[in-house]
Amino acid sequence: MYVTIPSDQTAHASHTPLARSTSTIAETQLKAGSYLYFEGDKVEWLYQVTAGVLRLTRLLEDGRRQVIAFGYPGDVVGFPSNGQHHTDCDVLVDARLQPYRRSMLENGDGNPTLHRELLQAALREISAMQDHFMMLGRKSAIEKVASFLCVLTERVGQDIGGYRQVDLPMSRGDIADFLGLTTETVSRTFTQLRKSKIIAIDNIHTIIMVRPTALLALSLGDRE
Amino acid sequence: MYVTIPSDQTAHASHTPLARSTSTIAETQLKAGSYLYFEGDKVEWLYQVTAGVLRLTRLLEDGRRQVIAFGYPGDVVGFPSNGQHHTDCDVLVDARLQPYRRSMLENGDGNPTLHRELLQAALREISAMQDHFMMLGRKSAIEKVASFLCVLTERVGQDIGGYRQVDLPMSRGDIADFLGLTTETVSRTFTQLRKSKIIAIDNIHTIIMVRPTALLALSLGDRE
DNA sequence: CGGGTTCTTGACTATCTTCAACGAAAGTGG
DNA sequence: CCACTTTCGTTGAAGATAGTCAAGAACCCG
Repeated sequence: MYVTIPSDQTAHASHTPLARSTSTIAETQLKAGSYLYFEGDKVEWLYQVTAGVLRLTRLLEDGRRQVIAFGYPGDVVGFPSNGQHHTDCDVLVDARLQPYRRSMLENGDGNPTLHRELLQAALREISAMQDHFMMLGRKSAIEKVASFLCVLTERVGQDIGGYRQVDLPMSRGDIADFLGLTTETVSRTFTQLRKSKIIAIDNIHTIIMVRPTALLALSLGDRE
Repeated sequence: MYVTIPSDQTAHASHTPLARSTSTIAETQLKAGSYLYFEGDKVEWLYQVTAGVLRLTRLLEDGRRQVIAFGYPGDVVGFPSNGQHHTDCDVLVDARLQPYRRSMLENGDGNPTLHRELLQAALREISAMQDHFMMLGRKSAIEKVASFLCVLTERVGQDIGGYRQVDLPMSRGDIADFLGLTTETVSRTFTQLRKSKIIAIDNIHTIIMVRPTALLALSLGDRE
């Protein structure tokens, strides 16, 4: 999931497993903290997230990190390039995953519907990544954080007590590495949004949208 | 083409047309300045570049622009998402393009080899975009420009007079919008590289690599 | 040659980062 | 369950990197 602009096409991706094969492999359960694969690993499987949250990351030799995406229910992760994984992938929130053989993507393996679905997931991925380029290359810190909150709320927010709220299972550092900022800047931006009463911070990992419209405006570049 | 880190997998992509169908459509010729498609257009065709250079861009309402990629020979452009194009695409240098029906990607249309090739191109695209995230999110101006020059030289550089050189058909503004910088910063960074005798600028659009190793080191984050 | 665009350079500014300190939260072991 | 340790988040002050604004130079095209 590329948390980018609020109109993100991926926001409404299916949350139910893709077309079932007669030879469907059972769902896998994974605990938070465990790794699904590492950069350089040979790709054997793709996974569709059916519950929980994944984190896809890349590292530079000197330790700089980029969070490539968060994997939410509906997302497919593990697309190969030259047969290999190009990110690390670990579990942020206990997850259930539906595995699909790599061959299912690459030659259909006798299930054209599933083949198509996996291809469409890859194409959605490309489009979502293009949106994210704009985010990383051209948006200010506050626009980035506002966009992030808007998209995440749209996709996995819940209505509680008349307000819409969203759970952030990832750390401030993860958000920073996703948006191309530092933890300090992310933290300061949250504080700024809280002080201007656009959001409320229930606990560190739960954000309440107090003025969603204002947040949306900020995400689109309106000056505060 | 995502001009990112020098070891970019896409650097050695095929420069010859993909597997030929019996019903291959003739190559198209397009003049510099013409548009291939616009954001929102229905996707009918994918195109493999066989000569020339394309530019893929996205715009924000307020005019901010992100160059998503440059399309060099070997690259495939025009992958659909929800059946639509998600960038504009225009021609920087007179181009020859091999069109493939969208259905060739999406269901193979009786040519499994071509179907596979197009899918592999899409998967390479995803991987290359992941590299570019690191570039946009985590690299400094000089690292970005150095990486850009290294990759472009590796891919389309020529050996002339004992030195390797590369042609930059795009404007400084294009480079800036690709790297998430301003024209001024790109220009200043070129000047800085020229003054430290790492590159020479033959004319505005032709860069000579004087100390390629130093440039590579800079691209990887070594302090000057 | 002339006019418009693109590129470069300078001075100044803003934004974001860095470094540092502190407080809150979460994990660990007795 | 509590004390201890460690990690994570927030905040402040200072600094650096890249952006903005403005002017002039180089380049391109008819």
